[in-house]
Amino acid sequence: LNEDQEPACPSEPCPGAAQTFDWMRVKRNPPKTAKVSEYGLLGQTNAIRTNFSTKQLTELEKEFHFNKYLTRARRVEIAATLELNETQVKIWFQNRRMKQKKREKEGLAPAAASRAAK
Amino acid sequence: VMILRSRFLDARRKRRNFSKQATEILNEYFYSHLSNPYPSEEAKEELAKKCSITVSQVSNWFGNKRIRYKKNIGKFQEEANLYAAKTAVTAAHAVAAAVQNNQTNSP
DNA sequence: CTCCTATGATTGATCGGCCT
DNA sequence: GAGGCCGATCAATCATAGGA
Repeated sequence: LNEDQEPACPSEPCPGAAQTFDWMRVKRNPPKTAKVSEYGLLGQTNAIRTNFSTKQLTELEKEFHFNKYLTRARRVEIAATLELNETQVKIWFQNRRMKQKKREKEGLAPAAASRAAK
Repeated sequence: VMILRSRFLDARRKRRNFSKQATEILNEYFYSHLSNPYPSEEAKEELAKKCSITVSQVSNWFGNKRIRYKKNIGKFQEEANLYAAKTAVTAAHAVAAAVQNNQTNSP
């Protein structure tokens, strides 16, 4: 096979010539979920991950136990109470559901695995 | 900021490195699919079985590997060449199969 | 033992696809 | 046509394991 690459490999098989594939160029857009309207610090577009406080996480966790899914009204309420935007609350629940799902899955696999191993 | 970094002793994060053999298998797959190192769910399950780890751990491994690889490609060059040579045959077969399949299907 | 790098896991947030 | 959810992934970070 012939592939046009730049590496100047005089006379060597040189199988894995490093090449930059598309997946290596992938760049995610910076988080838009931010509260810009605070002080006069605009321009400082929050391009960072929000760190939820223990209190916020506790409340979210408590709410999740009550309801796995949020209604618009509840979301607004929680967002206001915890000083987060609705998007952050929404995303938190989404991630939380996935996390739960993952845990349930991992919690059952071992059982099946042990039976199969036996 | 004494900040609430209090992830109070996450007992969960009692990490343990994978066996040398498991890492070997994962790396072989990674470098033999360097053009698209995204194993399917089935492939992950197979790798998980071979490595004696969970599918999630396989996902974590690939996630970390991809990010860290592209962050500093040069740092992995040596490793890349090592595994590339080792899996050259497999890669060739894949390409051959792809080419053949491509020729077979040409309406 | 100390220091530093490698590495597995966690998680807020993004991307693409699908559905209502 | 906007908005929510899912599944996968990203990207930054945490905390530990392992080597010099």
